[in-house]
Parts: sequence; structure tokens; C-alpha cells
Amino acid sequence: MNDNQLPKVTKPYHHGDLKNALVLAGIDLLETQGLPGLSLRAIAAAVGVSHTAPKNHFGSLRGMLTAIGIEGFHRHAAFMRQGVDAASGQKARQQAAMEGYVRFALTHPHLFELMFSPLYCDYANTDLKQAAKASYCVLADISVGLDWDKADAPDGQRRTEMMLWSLVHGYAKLRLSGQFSPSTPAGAAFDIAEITPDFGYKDPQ
Amino acid sequence: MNDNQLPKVTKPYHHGDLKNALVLAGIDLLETQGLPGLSLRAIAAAVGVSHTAPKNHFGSLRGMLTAIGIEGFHRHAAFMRQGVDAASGQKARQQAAMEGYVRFALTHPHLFELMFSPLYCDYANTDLKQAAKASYCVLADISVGLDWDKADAPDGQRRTEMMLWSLVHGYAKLRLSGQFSPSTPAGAAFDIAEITPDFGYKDPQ
DNA sequence: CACTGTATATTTCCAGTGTAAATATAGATG
DNA sequence: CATCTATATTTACACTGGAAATATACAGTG
Repeated sequence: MNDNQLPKVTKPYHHGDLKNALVLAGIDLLETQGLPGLSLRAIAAAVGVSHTAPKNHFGSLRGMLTAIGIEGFHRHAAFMRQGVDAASGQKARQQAAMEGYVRFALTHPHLFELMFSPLYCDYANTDLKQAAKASYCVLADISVGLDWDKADAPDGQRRTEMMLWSLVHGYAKLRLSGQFSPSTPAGAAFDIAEITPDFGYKDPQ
Repeated sequence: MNDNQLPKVTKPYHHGDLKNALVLAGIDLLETQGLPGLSLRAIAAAVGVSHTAPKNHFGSLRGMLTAIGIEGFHRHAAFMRQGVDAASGQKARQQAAMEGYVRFALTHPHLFELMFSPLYCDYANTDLKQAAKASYCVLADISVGLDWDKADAPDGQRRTEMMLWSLVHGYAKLRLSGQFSPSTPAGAAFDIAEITPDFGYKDPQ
């Protein structure tokens, strides 16, 4: 988006790095036009190549969208991680992760929708699975030591992670689909913390 | 799907009740073919009318899908309500509602996906809002009296409802998008109760 | 019954989509 | 240089949702 303008240092292939350019253009289109405006032809046109060029790199529309979803997960994880790293203390880190999760969703609604829709993304894709797991791991990390009634089960740690993920994901999705609007003043800023139980920690730090 | 075969008692209009027939055919197609196979032309063909017939009743594809979503919410609410009515005691009723929510989603994944996707359903539609609210009310009902640390806030009741809804909805969505598969043995039956905190009740019954 | 109005449904056409197959291009390799 | 191969284009096709004009048949009125 910023280099290979005038210098034209190297142009290894016909375009250079079409694969990345297509993904970036796709995300750009997604953020501006929304999902309905995201077509292979529109993405190709934005980069300035023929409408069948994406197929060489992604195989199909689904492959292209999956690649966009992967990039989305990378950004999602990075965004959360950034907030977590800036916080100190278990409680603050937990809150930062959860708030980051929701804030990313609300800031990039279309990308978030694409990332979590099996209709667009191919969850059998290895890279996507790995990228999604990286996002999950941020939540998993901050859930270590969280204390509640199900934490002592044999699979307590997994339950804790799934509980937090479900809570935060459901909240984000329901807000995005406008389901909370009627019961909320009017698109008012409502924080995930306001509906998160105040869990204790087994080993307070 | 079952009557007006031989008797042909009355045929008030050209078709009789095309609007309902289209919705039912749409749901049928949705369950069998999934969302990608759900086109206006396919629905119309299933009923045996021209491909522009749906437009007279729903205006557009979005209108048609919204109507399907409304029917979905009706069934969703009825399914949950059925489980709640069969249970006795606050705890059992809570569990029945939440389990019903998830079970409906897992049993009708495509319909559930459509119901909660702003891409397909028009959430400005009055009937849809009302139908969605009916589903929400089932959760709201069973959340009355639930005791936790945020229940004493001025908007405690609303927080409780949103918390439960987020938890159950997120769990359903994440399961549907296959996100839990890697951390779960293998599509194993995992119950929402296993990640639901054991809340108390203010006024145990 | 005949006449008219109106809701319902069809026909025809169009711009747009994803995809497949054949072809062209240009860097890499010998 | 010649050849190979990854990259990109051209062309064609089946399919989609939607617009507009037309046909159909019921409802209401004389």
C-alpha cells in the first residue's frame, strides 16, 4: 500500500506480490463497501488485474475470502495482544483481552463477520485454523488461574477458556446484529465488563 | 406440504397461499442445501411458480430471507419455550432454556445462521424485531431472580439477560463455525451447562 | 350477467457474478 | 539462445437478482 511506487526497484513477476495486494484490496473493499460489495471482480479491478487473476492464487472465491479471514485473525490477535501487554495484573489483563475482542469486532464489523462465518471462510484450511487459534490463545492465556465453580473439573481450564470465549463472542455478535439495540438506550457504549462476572483468581498476583 | 392435493376444496387465488408456501419451501431448501443453494429461483421452482413470483410478496431476496428468518425465530422461541415449560424449578428452567437455545442452533445450523446474520435478515423489519424479541424473552424470563455480582446494579436485570444471551449465543456460534473442534475430543457432545457458572437465586423457589 | 379495478403471476430482458478452458506473457533455468 | 513454468488474460458459459411490460383471475359494482 505504500512502496513500489516510483523507484520500481524490482518487479520479480508480472505484478510482484499480487497475492498480498489482493488480500489488502479485499479488506479495503470489505471495510468500505461491506460484504455484498466484495466480489472477485471488484477486488481484481481494485488492484488492476483481470477478474480471473485471483483464481491463480486462491483457487476460488472461497479461497480468496479465506485468505482475507486469515489476515483478519492476524490483526484480531495482534490487537488483543497489544491491549493485554499494556495492562498489568491478572484482572486488568483479562479485561483488556475481552474488551479488545469486542472492540475489534465493533470497529471492523464486516471483517469480523467474514472471519467467523463458515459460509465464507473454509475452516478446514490449515492456515486459517492456526490463525484462529492464535486469537483463541490470547483469551486462553488470560484465563489461566481464573477461579469459578467449574474450574476444578478435570477439564476446568478448557471450560474456563470456552466460557470466556463464548461470552465475549456472543456479546460481539449480538451487538453487531443489532439485537441489543432495543434494550439498550440507543447504540450506547456498553462495555463487556458490565456483563462479565467478577471471577476470582486461584493464585492472585 | 401436506394438504390441498386431491380435494382442491378452495383455491381463492392463483396459488392460494404462496407467501407461506414460499417460506416453507425456503426453509426446506435451507435445511437440505444450505445457504448457498437458497436462491429466489430455487425457492420459486420448488413451489412451481415463476422466479419473479416471490418479489410480489417479499419485494426482494432480502425480504424473502427476512421472512424465513422470522419463521425461524418463531420456531426457535417455541422450541425453547417447550423445554422450559416441561421443567420445574428455577435452575431446571434456566438449563432447559439455554440447552434449547443451543440445541436448536446445532439442529438447524443454516437457519440459525440466517436468523442472526444482518447480511441476510433485515433487522429494521418490525416483524423480525418482534419475533427475535420473543426468543429473547424466553431467556429473559428464566433469568429473573438470578443472583450474581452484577445483578444488584441499577440495570441488573438487563445485565443478567445480556450475559446469559451472550454466553449461550457465543457458544452456539463458535460450535457452528467449528471453532471448538480442535479443543474438543471430536465433535463430542459438549453441553452448555459445562461452561455455565452456577449462579444462585435471590428468591429460591 | 357484464364491466371494471386490482392483486397476483408470468414473460422477457438485462447487468452482474464465479468459474472453466484456452491462450498469451515474461521471468527462470538450462 | 531455447525451453520450461509460473503468472496473467481472454473468451465463453451458466447462474443470479431485479426491472418492466404483460397476462391472468378474482372482487366489487352496475
